[in-house]
Amino acid sequence: MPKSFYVTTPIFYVNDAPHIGHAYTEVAADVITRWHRQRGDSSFLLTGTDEHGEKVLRTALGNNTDPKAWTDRLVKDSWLPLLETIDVDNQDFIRTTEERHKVAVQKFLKQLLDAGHIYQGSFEGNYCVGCEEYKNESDLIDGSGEFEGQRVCAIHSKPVEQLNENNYFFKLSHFQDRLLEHYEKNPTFVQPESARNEVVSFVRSGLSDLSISRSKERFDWGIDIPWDTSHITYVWFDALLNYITAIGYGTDEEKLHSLWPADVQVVGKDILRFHAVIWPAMLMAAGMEPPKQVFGHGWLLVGGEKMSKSKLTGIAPNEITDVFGSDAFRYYFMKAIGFGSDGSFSWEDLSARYTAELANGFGNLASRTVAMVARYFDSDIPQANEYQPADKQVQEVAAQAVSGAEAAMDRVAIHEAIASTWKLVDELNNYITTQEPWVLAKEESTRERLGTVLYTSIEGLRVLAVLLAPVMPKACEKLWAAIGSALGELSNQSISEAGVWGQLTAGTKISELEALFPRVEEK
RNA sequence: GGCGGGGUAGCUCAGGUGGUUAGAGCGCACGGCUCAUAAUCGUGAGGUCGCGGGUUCGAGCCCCGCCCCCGCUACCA
Repeated sequence: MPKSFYVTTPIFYVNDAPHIGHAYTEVAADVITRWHRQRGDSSFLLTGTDEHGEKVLRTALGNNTDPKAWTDRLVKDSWLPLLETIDVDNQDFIRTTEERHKVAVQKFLKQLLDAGHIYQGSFEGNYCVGCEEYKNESDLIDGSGEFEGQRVCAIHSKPVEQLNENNYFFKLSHFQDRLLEHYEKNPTFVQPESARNEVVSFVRSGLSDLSISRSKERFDWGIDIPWDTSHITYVWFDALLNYITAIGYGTDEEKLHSLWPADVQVVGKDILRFHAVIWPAMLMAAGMEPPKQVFGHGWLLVGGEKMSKSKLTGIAPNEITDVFGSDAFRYYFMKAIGFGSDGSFSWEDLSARYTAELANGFGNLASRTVAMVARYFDSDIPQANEYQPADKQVQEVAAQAVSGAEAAMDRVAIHEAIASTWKLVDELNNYITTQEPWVLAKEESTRERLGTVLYTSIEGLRVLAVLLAPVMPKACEKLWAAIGSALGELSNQSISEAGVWGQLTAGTKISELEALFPRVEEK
């Protein structure tokens, strides 16, 4: 079984409703996965939900329900619908509460225990009784009044207690050197470069062992430690394992090897450390390969600030898709933001790009081309005759658009891939204006030339439909249905071959095309 | 404080190893065209490249100092 290109998203913590930040991650991973599939490889996208942990438990109880019912409802009402909203084509969806996950996590834990990577120790932390949880040093502030001189919980302003808990620890510290060596030997393991720097400097500063269990005395919403059922597994340890429990770890070695190691694990930069430090160390401990790449994308900024619910800048994805559609959502976030950088979102920018680039650029190009073939050739794809320099230039730009996009995607530079493709959109609009097919149509003597010009234009559209399919699947399917269905399914058109000129056959009927990106009236 | 990223046209951003008049898209102004979603094409205006020094024949790119913004500095997920 040949290895598939395996892409993952983080599994989303189900405490909240999805916002465009979650959707952004999903779309990026989906575009990467679809791209590799369109290129002719087999590819696999995994996403899912992270459902254990104290916060989920507490939220559920706060809503007068139990955690299972609570997460069931959120998954069904919020998270699965999100994938529909933004048109994500995932091959699997894992929930950490599923039996297949629990069983595999326990197997993994046992494997690490047997290999000597887990030991029992005591965890000492600053426990806030008010919050009912351990606090980081950074969550504490200097006390005042009766607590002058003490460190207190920032929320409750009361001193925290030093509590000891007997926990199981993962010997993370033992992997410090191997991790550094791995970063050294695999410069693109963590991307972008800035993320890599942070990770390397973090590991260089020294790693402590990781407490990977929690006593049930505190809460019990999690996966039992297999050899000690008075403890459950620390949520992150459980969550990270989804990337292999979903694909057969412990149950289906063949499937596991057909996918692992993952090719790209897309994560937000806030959870980079878990994925670029703890996760590979866990895998090393189990004798498995780390993923080939962990890519940390940036924040979406609204009004110059990181989006947040409390500041009312959290935007639900369907607020955007209801107006502009899923393709525009996908296009906008992939094109307007350098993948890996932070990016500012604004309705004005979205609207402007939709109008200028999608409606007036790509959409109108498709309209004018299809309309002229219909009008001047009764919807038969015309014969191309002798190619002139202008026609050859279109062919060249098309080939460059393909190779440029492929090179960019190999670096996971999604925005550059789209920019490379867009050169063909601009070239074609320019070409049509310059060649003036409407003038050629007036004289019978220039009819052959007219055919060549329109053939060239529609072939260009064919290339665009293939190249843009991973980003805008719906619009490209529509376009393909109008101009390319005689060549077979759009999904079978390989990106690598897309730049080969002359695939559409003269005489083939094309069909009507509704506006791909209808104008959105000003609100 | 330490480490990392960034401060370039009104806006969003490009600008390998320093080299002719600093670029793109959008927006704006003017002109052309009419196939098309009042779409398209062309031309133009617009910048002391955060501030101050320095190296160099020559610096947005190198060095020093300073100012501002952002991220990381671990076990809430």
